[in-house]
Amino acid sequence: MAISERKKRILAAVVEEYIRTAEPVGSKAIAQSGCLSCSSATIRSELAELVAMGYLEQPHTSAGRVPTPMGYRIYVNELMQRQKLSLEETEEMNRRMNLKLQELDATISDVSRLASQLTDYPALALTARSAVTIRRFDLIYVDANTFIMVLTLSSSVAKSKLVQLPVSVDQTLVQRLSSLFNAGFTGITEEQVTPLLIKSTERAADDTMGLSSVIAAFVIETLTEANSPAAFVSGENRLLNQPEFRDPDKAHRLMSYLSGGGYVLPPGAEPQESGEIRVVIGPENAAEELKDSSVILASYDAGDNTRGLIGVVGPTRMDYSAVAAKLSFLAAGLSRRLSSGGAPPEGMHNKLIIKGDDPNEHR
Amino acid sequence: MAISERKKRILAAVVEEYIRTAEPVGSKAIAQSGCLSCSSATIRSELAELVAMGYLEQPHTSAGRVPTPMGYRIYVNELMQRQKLSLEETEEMNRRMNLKLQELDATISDVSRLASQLTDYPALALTARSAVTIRRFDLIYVDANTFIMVLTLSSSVAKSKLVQLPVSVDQTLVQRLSSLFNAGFTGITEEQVTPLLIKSTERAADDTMGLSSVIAAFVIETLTEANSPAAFVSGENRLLNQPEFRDPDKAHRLMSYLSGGGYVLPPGAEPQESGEIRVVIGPENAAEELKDSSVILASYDAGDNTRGLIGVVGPTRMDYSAVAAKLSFLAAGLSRRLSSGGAPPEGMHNKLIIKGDDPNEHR
DNA sequence: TATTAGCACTCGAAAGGCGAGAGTGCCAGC
DNA sequence: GCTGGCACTCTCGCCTTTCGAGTGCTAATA
Repeated sequence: MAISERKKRILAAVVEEYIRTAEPVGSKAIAQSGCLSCSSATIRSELAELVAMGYLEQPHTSAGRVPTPMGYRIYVNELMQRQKLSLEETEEMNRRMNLKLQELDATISDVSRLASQLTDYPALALTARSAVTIRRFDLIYVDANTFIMVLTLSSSVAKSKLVQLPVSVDQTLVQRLSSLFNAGFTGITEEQVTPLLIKSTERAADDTMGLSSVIAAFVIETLTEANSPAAFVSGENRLLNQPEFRDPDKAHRLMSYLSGGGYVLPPGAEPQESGEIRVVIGPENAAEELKDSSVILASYDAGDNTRGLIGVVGPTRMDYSAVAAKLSFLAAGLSRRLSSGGAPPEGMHNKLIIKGDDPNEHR
Repeated sequence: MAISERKKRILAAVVEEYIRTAEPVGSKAIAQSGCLSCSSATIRSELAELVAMGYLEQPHTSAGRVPTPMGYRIYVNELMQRQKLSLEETEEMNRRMNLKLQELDATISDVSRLASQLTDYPALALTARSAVTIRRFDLIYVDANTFIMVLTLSSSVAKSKLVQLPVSVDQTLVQRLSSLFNAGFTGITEEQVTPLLIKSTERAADDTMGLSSVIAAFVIETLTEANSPAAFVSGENRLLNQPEFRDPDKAHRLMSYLSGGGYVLPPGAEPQESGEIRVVIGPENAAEELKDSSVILASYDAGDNTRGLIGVVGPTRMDYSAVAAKLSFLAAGLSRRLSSGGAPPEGMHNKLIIKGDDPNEHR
């Protein structure tokens, strides 16, 4: 049976009222809300049909109605109207973003913290798997026992390590290694760093001390890290604001799942284009722990052709409209700030595009 | 009035029983526990005196006794016996530490996560303020618009940044800057990086584009970061395991305080020597939010003459003895692994001491 | 035929009452 | 000074009652 226009309006009213109050919604409340011009009795019969169709349910015989996941799905797909952010809200968000991201080098943890603060729900940030390679390789000779490795990645980030040796090496070996690695290890993927390649570099450099394999190990480590999808969750404790998580055990279960950081997207739920918003409702989630929670995801352009994902987790009764609006604003702001073209700033200090290890990272 | 030996034993029994059960402790329970050879009536009169002295209190007239902060204080200072860890426990802890710290480069977040996992309480990790300086300064010329800055710190960590310029520079300027900065900016503290110094370097290098100030900004940023005490909290959600935090509001208050990361030690509570354990009980805490929680702190030697601090947060009714034992084991293990002398490993791979930017850091 | 008003009914949540039990303080006897 | 006994107190859990929101149904109405 198709859903009539009036049923849709009633469904939307139920969802919105339930989101607002977290209490089952009665026919009278809908009639009084004024968006429908019919009596509570009419609404009652419509509600009964919506229950039969599976969009609503009753916690018990004499209670109001509550949306089912199916009901939320219809709401999100068809009924929800994109909420507009007020001027104050956009200003506030811009202010916060600028505060956090002024170094033009947003760590994934910053992004998730920001999303959590702005929405007042727990948030997670994920980076997509990408195909970063080494663009340039340098070894700086410091003294007989020390050198510095510097790897410049194709994502325009520099990574470095100080290596202290228990044995002496001479400067020419370091130089030989530097140019050999720069020739052989740039532009290749992690899988292409084979034992064979390492072995041949070792031989070519006349490296009898196994330095090559140490260096190669750092190369692999760096590539692995740069390419693997990182995840970061923050604001788990904001769950406790929600009445559905007043049960400490329930809250604890979800919070420790989130802290574990093993969030997996259900198939097909990944937003494809930058700026797209996806909503995963209750049982649509892959993880058992999320079966009665919803996740709203947005994707943003993190520069260097990689996309990042921000997600917000809440009860199925979450404010989809408001969160989606905030998230898409946030994603747009991040894309603008992070993609290399953006954010024309003032002053020499800002005109430079600086990317590298963030000294603000805690360690 | 001095506390008699018997009173002490009774107090210890109350504290331990209360820690175990989280229920007010009655006279009968103590009598039956067998550690005292007197009747419940005797114990009752002793309990009444302990209440009068302020070491115990009653939630209501006909309930058992609960330790006051003063009672916990006496217990921690005088009565608690250092708990021995079982062989399995030490092995488990060693295993976990090795797992986490195999790269010999423990980030502060790893340390706090470890402490939280091992104790099953929220944990925080702090690094003490230290006096790191730049040991060596390098600029690598990449192309006319790009160079890499590499800062080697006195703590033997290398930090790097890739700088992309909107204008062209020639290689000789980069070299000049490199040697001038290496001469002028090494070995000095953050405060000594004055505008005057920057200005004179700029002039000496014939730097008309203001590169010097950009570079100096990175130097300051790096020094600030390296020297400022970093804090990291993990496992906040474990609070929910504790019966005293079954009230979601209470739990939420403390969790958001902890997530804020603004933990301040009360004066005098900082453990002075590596390995020392300090306990801060309830109202002794500086922050209002912690007034009915306790913090157990241990200090460890993080290498490079800096000390780190790990703390565990729980209700005042926390298992001081067990946590202190675990924490001191953990601190000892960290000291051993992190101070440069330690951990003789096998194989070339491990013989090298590698310090630098951790590619395992999420960003 | 769709809508509305009226009404009896249902069921959960909140409020009140009650007894059980744990624990106390006190007192008299050893 | 310690102990057993005893009356007293207070909370907790359980049960019952009440209250009210909300329903489904039916008959009247546009």
